[in-house]
Amino acid sequence: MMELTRKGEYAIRGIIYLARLKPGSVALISEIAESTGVPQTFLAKILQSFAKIGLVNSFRGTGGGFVLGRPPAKITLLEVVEAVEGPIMPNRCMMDESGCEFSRTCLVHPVWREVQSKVVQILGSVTIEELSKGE
Amino acid sequence: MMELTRKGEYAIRGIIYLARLKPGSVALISEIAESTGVPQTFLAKILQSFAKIGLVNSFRGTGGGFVLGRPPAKITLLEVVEAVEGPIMPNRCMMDESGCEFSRTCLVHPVWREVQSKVVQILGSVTIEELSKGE
DNA sequence: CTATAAAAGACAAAATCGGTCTTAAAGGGC
DNA sequence: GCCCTTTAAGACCGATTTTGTCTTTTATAG
Repeated sequence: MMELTRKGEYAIRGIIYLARLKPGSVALISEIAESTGVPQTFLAKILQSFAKIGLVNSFRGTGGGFVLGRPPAKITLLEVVEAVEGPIMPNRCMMDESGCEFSRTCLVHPVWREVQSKVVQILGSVTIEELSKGE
Repeated sequence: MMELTRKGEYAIRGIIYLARLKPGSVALISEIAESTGVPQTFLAKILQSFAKIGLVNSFRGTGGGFVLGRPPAKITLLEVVEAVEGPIMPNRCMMDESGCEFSRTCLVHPVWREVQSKVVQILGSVTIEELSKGE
């Protein structure tokens, strides 16, 4: 239960790779894919979606490629994970109050809320900079 | 991300229903399914799997049905969830050390461990008895 | 204008989810 | 021993999600 998908795994690898780039340099998708062992076209999709939300910047044409959209110290693991997997949401009916007719009386509800907030807290307190420090 | 499936949702509803039974009484699968709003044959599968691991007891034939296998105070939400959804495992490579070649150097690993242990702690500290108290 | 590189979108195999249906087996009442 | 009830087991199945691939387009540098 609660498993990260490949997409999430790949996204993290890709972002960490970008965080380790020498300042000022740009990475080709082919280069990132090969280094991280991720299927190139799949990773391209992921990074394209990141470009849309400003998590990375991309440049086309000769000399193009990807760079982080912000300093890695300003990107949390939570952001990356939620960008690909959607919000941390252990129970469906937590999203819309209207969705679950039991939400007021259901005693399981507060437990899921606690799980959600703990996970958000943990992932939100880890920056990509920290994750990119090791070799 | 991290969503409980229907199966997990249904399992919890079923177990809570059983916990609310008058002591000594037995519930038919048809009765549980109707009261909880769960497809009967699907719920039957879930409770059958619970019977195998002793979480519930089942009796066939006239007067048969389901009862909890232990007092509800001795059953945790964690047990129920893991019984249907598998172990709390945010990252695949956490299961077998051999599975992930990066497990020693990967800095993301300890974060997932922390998430896992927090979730286990939260769900493990909630009993079915507590959850069945409300109306 | 050409070579390069990302963007966009259609397509699809495989796995998982969310069940159904049928047949078997066990137990109670007569 | 023979029904009737009720769970057990397993085959099956459609929809959705996952995990990609392939092709075409667009932007850019030189």
